[in-house]
Amino acid sequence: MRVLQRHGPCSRADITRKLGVTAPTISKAVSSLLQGRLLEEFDSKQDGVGRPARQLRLATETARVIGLVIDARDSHVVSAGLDGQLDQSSLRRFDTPKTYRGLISKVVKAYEELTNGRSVETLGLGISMPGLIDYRQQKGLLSPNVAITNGQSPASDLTEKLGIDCVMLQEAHSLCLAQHHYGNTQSDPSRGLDNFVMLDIGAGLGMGVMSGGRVLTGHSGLAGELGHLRRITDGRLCGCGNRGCLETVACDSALAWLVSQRVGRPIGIEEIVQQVERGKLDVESEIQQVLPHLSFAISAVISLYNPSKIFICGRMFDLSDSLFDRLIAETAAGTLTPAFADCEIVRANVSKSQGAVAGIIEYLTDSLVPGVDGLFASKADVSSVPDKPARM
Amino acid sequence: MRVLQRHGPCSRADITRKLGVTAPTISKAVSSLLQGRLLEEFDSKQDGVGRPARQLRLATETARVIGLVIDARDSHVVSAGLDGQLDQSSLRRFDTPKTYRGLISKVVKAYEELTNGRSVETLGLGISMPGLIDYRQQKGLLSPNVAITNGQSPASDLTEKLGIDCVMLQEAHSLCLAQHHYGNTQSDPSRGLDNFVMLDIGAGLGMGVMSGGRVLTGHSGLAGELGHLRRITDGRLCGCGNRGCLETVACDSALAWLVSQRVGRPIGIEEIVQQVERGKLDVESEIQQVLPHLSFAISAVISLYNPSKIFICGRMFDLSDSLFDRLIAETAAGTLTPAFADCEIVRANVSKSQGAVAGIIEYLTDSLVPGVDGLFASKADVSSVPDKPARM
DNA sequence: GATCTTTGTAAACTTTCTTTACAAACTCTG
DNA sequence: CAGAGTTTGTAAAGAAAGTTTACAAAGATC
Repeated sequence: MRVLQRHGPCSRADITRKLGVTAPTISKAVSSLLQGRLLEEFDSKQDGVGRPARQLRLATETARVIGLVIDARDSHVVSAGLDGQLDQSSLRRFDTPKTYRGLISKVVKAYEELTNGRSVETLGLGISMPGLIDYRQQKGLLSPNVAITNGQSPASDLTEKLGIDCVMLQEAHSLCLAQHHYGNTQSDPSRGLDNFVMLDIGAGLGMGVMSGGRVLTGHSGLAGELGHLRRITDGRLCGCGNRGCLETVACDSALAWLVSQRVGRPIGIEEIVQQVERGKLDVESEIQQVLPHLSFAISAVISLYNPSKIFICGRMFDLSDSLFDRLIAETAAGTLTPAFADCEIVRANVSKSQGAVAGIIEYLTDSLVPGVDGLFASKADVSSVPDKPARM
Repeated sequence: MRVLQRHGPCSRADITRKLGVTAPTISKAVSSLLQGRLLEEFDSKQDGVGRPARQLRLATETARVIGLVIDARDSHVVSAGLDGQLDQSSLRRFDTPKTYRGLISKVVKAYEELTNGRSVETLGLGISMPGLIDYRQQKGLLSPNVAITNGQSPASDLTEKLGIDCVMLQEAHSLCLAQHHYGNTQSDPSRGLDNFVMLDIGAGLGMGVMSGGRVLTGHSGLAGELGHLRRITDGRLCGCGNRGCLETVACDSALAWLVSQRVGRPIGIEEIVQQVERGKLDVESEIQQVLPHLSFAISAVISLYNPSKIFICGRMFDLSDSLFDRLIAETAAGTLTPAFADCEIVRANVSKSQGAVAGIIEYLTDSLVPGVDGLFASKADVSSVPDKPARM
């Protein structure tokens, strides 16, 4: 599965070469995965000497998964193959309901729309949502922007209603997984990177950390809350209840807030980008306020996680071509040199939908391997094994 | 091995119960470990019905390891059993030499002193040293306080000279490992904790992060450099070359520096503690300067790593009984609530020597398991396996 | 001293992967 | 266009590692 995820469709013989295990073993594993509808065979006439290979790929015709993205304003549901390829025609977008029950029933309805017509099996649903999520209890804890999920567990509720596996991911973590699996172009070596950081500087300052091939979750899944580092003494009130969090000064919304203050009316980042593109607005002074904070954030990330790459999601870089380079230059100046030299900083190009889908696929794949429990596998632990009756 | 590390000496039958694998399997594994001098048998008359068990423990009579701690002023070498128990009588302390060659030859001499007399086998040597260490290249990168190791690899050099396995660890990482293996008292449940952070606020602000049972290293081993977050605009010059790093304002030395400024002469933390104990000095005003920065540091750690426990090493808490509690109270006020509630903050009680020893033992133990490579095992990676010739 | 309980090991069986062997399916070439 | 050459995929036998079963060893209990 991992080989196919990373290298795309290939034959049994290709997997044998990549993995270093022998052909009969692969053959048996593949046949059970074919039976489990996780893989499918297809023909492709590619010339070459010898017997032509039967190509294998992650199931897209015989099985699918669904991604659910919950956001402040609207949410959406989209179907995808196990290769993570989204089917844009299946996209169902709706305003995020005002109640949790409303949300669940909306999702159930959308799910039925997507699946009823089709005969393919749906294997699971991945959920990307903002805020703090307790992974141990699988429960939303605190989400300033989507308060209806606080204390709720959409994953378990949907598992019950839909009868399929559902997993819940913090949105930045989901982006992180998406980058890991589907990042950049087919040939980009960054796919499968083991130490990188995903920064989402959109509505807030979200971060996902891939460290040693695993998403960093911490004890309960609350790790990576870069946005809630205290930055400004007695600054603006943050959704978390404290004041002056980095999130209040170093993201798209922080920029938008500053601009709103000046123009005297609420204005979103989208509108700002459009106005600036048309030359109707100049936000240089606000950028100069936000940039140092953003640079601090990146600098902190480099010192703390020593990633080989940082991916940044943010609309504000569409304001000017040079903005991204300015940010990097400013970061370089105040960052631990060896760690900065180790790190490449680029813009991200994955979506939360891909993340939600990547989450459920990762879950399904992990659950194939006995001993690896849960979405973000943790090292097998001696003390976690309860005393078993002796067998002698 | 892991069971013995975590639960202390026990019989084969005990391991069978703890691990859930059957007795013959354990029996075979143990006999090969006995042969490899990693375990040893001993008798202990504990009554109870049935045949008495032959107790097993990590080798201390038949094999030993050595820990080397390199510090700014002095360094030391100490011998220990594979259970991590240090032999204080074997401690050899010396001033850290002014040259790298001097250091190596000092260590070689001390090693020979420790081993020549004894007949037991020495299995390896662990090194704890400050500064930035590149784990991929196994090389010291930048150590403001022990500049002689910059660009050098004591681990490979000592491996060559001594003919035994040597590993190099950043000192905070070593403390982290020590806490993991030997933390607190025998019965303390924190031993074997999987998500915790070790903060060393002594000479600098060092941090080791245990996440999911592994030490967080990042891409090259430079992760966890909390001390080099920029904190003060145009602050004091830090050893890393930048200005106003957190390390310059939030550790024992920062406090000592502030006091030195006031009293008009250089004064170290040791002397300060002594003077304060005797009532000859009052450093409340300096504490008030340092505390908010320290509180920021802990707050950041909680938000970023979501540990279940934070261990703090620092001499300054000996200044007053209430200082530690004040720090925690101040931290509580400005930290993400759910993550703070998740986290217990305590003082550490492990030493760098234990860390160095824990490092080499971890290395030796890991190298028993095929497929796990290196000190801080990273997830097996598909793409890291080079294409092998097909075997069909 | 016979019985009971627990420990540790030997022998046979099971599972899983590997090695070996071979049939299938295509290209290449004389 | 038939045979040689290549590569693919699977079947069958062999090796490694664990499990089940059986049993001897060593002491406590009655």
